[in-house]
Amino acid sequence: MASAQDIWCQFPEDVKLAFKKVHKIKRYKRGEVLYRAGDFPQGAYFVASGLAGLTYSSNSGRETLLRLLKPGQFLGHRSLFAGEPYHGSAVLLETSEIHFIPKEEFFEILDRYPLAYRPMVQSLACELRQAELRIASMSDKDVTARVAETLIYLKNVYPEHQWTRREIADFCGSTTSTVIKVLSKLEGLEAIKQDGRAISILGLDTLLELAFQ
Amino acid sequence: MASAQDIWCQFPEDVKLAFKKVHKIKRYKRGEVLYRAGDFPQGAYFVASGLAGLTYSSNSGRETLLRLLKPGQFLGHRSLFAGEPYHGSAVLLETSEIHFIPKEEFFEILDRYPLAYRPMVQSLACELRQAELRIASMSDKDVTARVAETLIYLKNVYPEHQWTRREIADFCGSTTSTVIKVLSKLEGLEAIKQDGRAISILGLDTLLELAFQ
DNA sequence: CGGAGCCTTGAACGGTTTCAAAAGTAGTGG
DNA sequence: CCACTACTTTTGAAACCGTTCAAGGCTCCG
Repeated sequence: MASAQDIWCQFPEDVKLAFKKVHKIKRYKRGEVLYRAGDFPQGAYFVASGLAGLTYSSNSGRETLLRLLKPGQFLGHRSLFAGEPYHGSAVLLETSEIHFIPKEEFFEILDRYPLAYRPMVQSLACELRQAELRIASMSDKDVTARVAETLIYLKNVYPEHQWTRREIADFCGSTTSTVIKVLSKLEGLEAIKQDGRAISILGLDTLLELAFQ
Repeated sequence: MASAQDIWCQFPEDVKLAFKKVHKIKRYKRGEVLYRAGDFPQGAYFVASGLAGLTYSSNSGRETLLRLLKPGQFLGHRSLFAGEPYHGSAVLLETSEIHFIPKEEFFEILDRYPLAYRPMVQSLACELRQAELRIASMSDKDVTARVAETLIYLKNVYPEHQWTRREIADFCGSTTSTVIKVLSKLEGLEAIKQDGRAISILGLDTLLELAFQ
């Protein structure tokens, strides 16, 4: 799983300027919601700081963490491009600064600066690879491998975040209970160390071994 | 799961013409391979007729059907846009006519006709939704629901194709044996009818009920 | 200091896979 | 047209892995 792109720093200066002219800046706290599955997109969101997550909650009530958005990434652009309602809800996982670009201005900027397409499309393409490889992981790997893989990924995306057992479970398609059991097994293997709620990686090599067999 | 877009028919005439000028046409039979995971993309493929599949085979040997490409869809464009090697292999599931567009010409056309971006990006965006919702399905639904969902989807994508139990299993993250057992259960519920290898849907409502609970 | 949300544990349960072996079917080429 | 080969379908029993459930303790934040 390669880390996602920082789109912003790939934009030419004039594109950055154009976005800066039209975006609305707002701060959110953990747990707040940007939009909900089923809503029709009114614009695109850009994570300036903090951490956001795209989640899907099924009929049976199970939550799945579909995607993580760190600073420099867009959110809600998929629905805009597809011309569809949101398929998941956007939730803040950390205190964050979010920029909102109304959809008219969003497309207007893309039309005016076709160069702006590239980083946007590139990130969509990366996200598609990540999603498809996760499908393969889910049908192929046992929980231990999935938790190991997830730990590596999550720590890489946002090392400062205190990842909860629930978030890990929601990301790798398991349950809080099971993740807790796997974590203590990983601690036994000296691959990680748990300090209260904090999890630190001791043996990346061991984790990689477990994750990718 | 909405059906994917036919990109071709969304292109303006001049774009179609530009593609026609540079593509190389070739016919393939079932089982032949367009490219393999890890290869670096040399261009984009376009399915003119037939059916292709993007597959991933894990270290343990399990195959996963990541994506299905029917006439009117591009293939290999994701890697081009992302600037990455292929994450899966492209295999023909039916006798097919495939057009190949070398990457230089591909990007040159996009630069010349920025309008050509839209359908391309739209399809990427749809594929991302489909992939992410499959992640949620896999962690949430039991095999019966996944097989039901898969039957509906596959029959919708390419009704003429004789979907094998293995293809169904590879798509929904299960095994041939299990799919066979589920299919006979579905036949008992009069949701489908099996005639040798052929599978026909009798009760779409029953299937939908099972798939989406 | 109260309360919501997070962490933890063990035992029992249950859904899928695994395995192996046999029969069926499509496609190939002599 | 037949024989051969490779692939697909089918079945049941046993094993296994992960979830479920419930109850209790913890911790962070307002």
